[in-house]
This record gives sequence, structure tokens and C-alpha cells, in this order.
Amino acid sequence: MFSKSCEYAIKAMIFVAQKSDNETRIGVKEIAKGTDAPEHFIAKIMQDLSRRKLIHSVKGPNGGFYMDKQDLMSSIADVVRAIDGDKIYSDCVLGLKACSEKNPCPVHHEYKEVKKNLIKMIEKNTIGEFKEKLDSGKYFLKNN
Amino acid sequence: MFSKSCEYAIKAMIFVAQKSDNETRIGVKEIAKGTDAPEHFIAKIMQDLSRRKLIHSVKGPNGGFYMDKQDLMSSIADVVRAIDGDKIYSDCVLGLKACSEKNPCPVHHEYKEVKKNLIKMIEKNTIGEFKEKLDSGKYFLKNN
DNA sequence: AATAGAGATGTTTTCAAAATCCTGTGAATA
DNA sequence: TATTCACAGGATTTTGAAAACATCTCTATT
Ligand code: FES
Ligand code: FES
Repeated sequence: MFSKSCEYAIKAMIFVAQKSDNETRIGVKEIAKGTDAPEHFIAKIMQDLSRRKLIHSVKGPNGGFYMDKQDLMSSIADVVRAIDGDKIYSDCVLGLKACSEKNPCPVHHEYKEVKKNLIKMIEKNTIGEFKEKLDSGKYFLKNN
Repeated sequence: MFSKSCEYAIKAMIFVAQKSDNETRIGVKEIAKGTDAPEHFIAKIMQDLSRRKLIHSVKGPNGGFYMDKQDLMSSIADVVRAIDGDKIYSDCVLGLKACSEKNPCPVHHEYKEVKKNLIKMIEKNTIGEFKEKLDSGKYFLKNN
């Protein structure tokens, strides 16, 4: 579905959303722990997210990552597009070069419904909303 | 979504369904051409499908693969389970060890709907039905 | 029985994703 | 302005799926 990088990215976004604000920045180490991701790997992903303006970063002492009000409005889809590109939108489920109405694979019409739902799911909900969920304590970003 | 092997497997099943019956068996080379799959790779996949009893095979001269009436009743889900196991059913979209109600990731409830649709899609339709579709000429197993 | 066709099985190679390592750069603080 | 903290970014290594290769086994045909 999503690449490993993308899974980490989504979790990191939700994690930072929950733990930080403009005042308290959060470091790579803490993100890695909080999301069960390899530290160096998540560091690289955070860079990508930062370059894509999905999250803010501050260098130096007391630096780290944080999200402002607008960052919280990003959707999962924004994160997915930043990391995995638009392959969720364009890939054929049976591996044809592109998913299209003109050259549909046998499962295309059945898959179309699934895809529509999937896209709705990742576009509808914002990171901010998931942060709220996490606050309730009923959801988890890692095992244990 | 599905592994490359699984994509090939589904395409091969539909292809053989269309091209063969108990009399005419179809060889690995033809399957590879018809599905745009690497010959040696698809050969291995066909073995798996055969071992899992999803398709029949005959060795020796005039041998090859074919499907009987019952084989045509297999669902895409049967093929997916044979090749990819049950990870479609058990994987968490954010990479937690397992997707569960007890330890749900923040996207779990939203994803549940998507997953339900996906499973319905692969369980509802039989290979035989996709063969019919292909016969109509409006669907394709490969590009060009 | 010998031959050749065709799948079955096992091993090796290739390649891209994932993970790691290392050096660079900006910012805060003393 | 020197130092140190923490992100930025390139280069490299590791890993596992995908693909290719080689060999074995079975069977129809002669
Ligand atoms: S063409 Fe295969 S899913 Fe659309
Ligand atoms: S727990 Fe993540 S999808 Fe169910």
C-alpha cells in the first residue's frame, strides 16, 4: 500500500503534531522512539517533509521539528504525495503501465471503487484530526 | 498492494482461463508473452499455483497448464492467499505488527472501510467471470 | 529404449528499497 | 567568536524481492 518510508512519515507527522507546538520542538531521537522507526532513516524522512514544507524545523540548540496551525491542516494524502509521489493515484492493481479507462485491466472496474474509497480516506482527514484521536489514548503509533 | 508475483499470478490465471480447456494446454512461454511477465519468473509462479491446486498441469510433450470447471470458480482472493499469504487481511496500514481493534493505529477505523471493500472485491469475483470480461475484448492483460 | 518436449526444483544474480554512516551547515549561548 | 547542539544532505552499505539461470524429472512419441 504505502512504502515503509511513507508509513514512518505519517506516523512521525502525527507524533510531532501531538508532542510539539511553536514553543517546544521535538528532536529526531524522540520521534524515532515514539514511532518505532530507525533513527537515521526517520531523520532523512523528516528532512524530506521539511523540504516539502509539511513541517517546520529549527536547527541548533533547542532545535527540532514542530508544526504550526497550518501544518496541522495537511492531509494524509499530502504526506503520501510528498513521499511516495502519485503512484497511489496512477498505479494499476495488476501492474499495467497505468490505470486508465482506455486500457483497463480486467479488475479495473472493481478496483475503481476501492481506490475511490482509499483516496477519500487519505484526503478527508487531517493530521490535526488524528492528533486529537491520539490524545484520547485509544490509539497507538507503535506496539507495546 | 499486491506483490509483483501476485500480479503475475492473477494475470496468468485469467490468461490460462481464457486460452485453455482440458484439451488444449498452454505453455509457460505463451503465458509469459500473454501477460508480459518474465518467463522464468512466471514459470515459478505457475508451479506454486499448481502445487496449491489452483490450476492443473501436465508434463511432457503437449503438456502445459489448463483449468477445469472448478478451477474457474477460484476467486482472486484464493490466488492472493496462495501467493502473498494473508497479509492483505492482517497488515496494518501504518506498519504496526498487526491490524487489530485492541491496538489500533490512528488510521485504523478509517482504513477498515477501505479494507472491507478491498476484501469484498477480491472475494466476490471469480476467475471465470474475469475470463468472460476479457472475451469481450474491452479489457487487457498487458499494454499495447 | 531412446528422444525430446515441458513442467518441477534449486541456485545465483540483479536491483531497488531500506537502513546506516559521515560530513556539512545554521543557530543559540556563553 | 568559539563552541556545541541539532537538522541538512550526500555517500555508502545492507537486505530482500524480483529476475535469470541451470538442472532434474516426468511423459508422449518414435
Ligand atoms: S487498469 Fe488495472 S486497475 Fe485500472
Ligand atoms: S491497526 Fe493500523 S490499520 Fe488496523
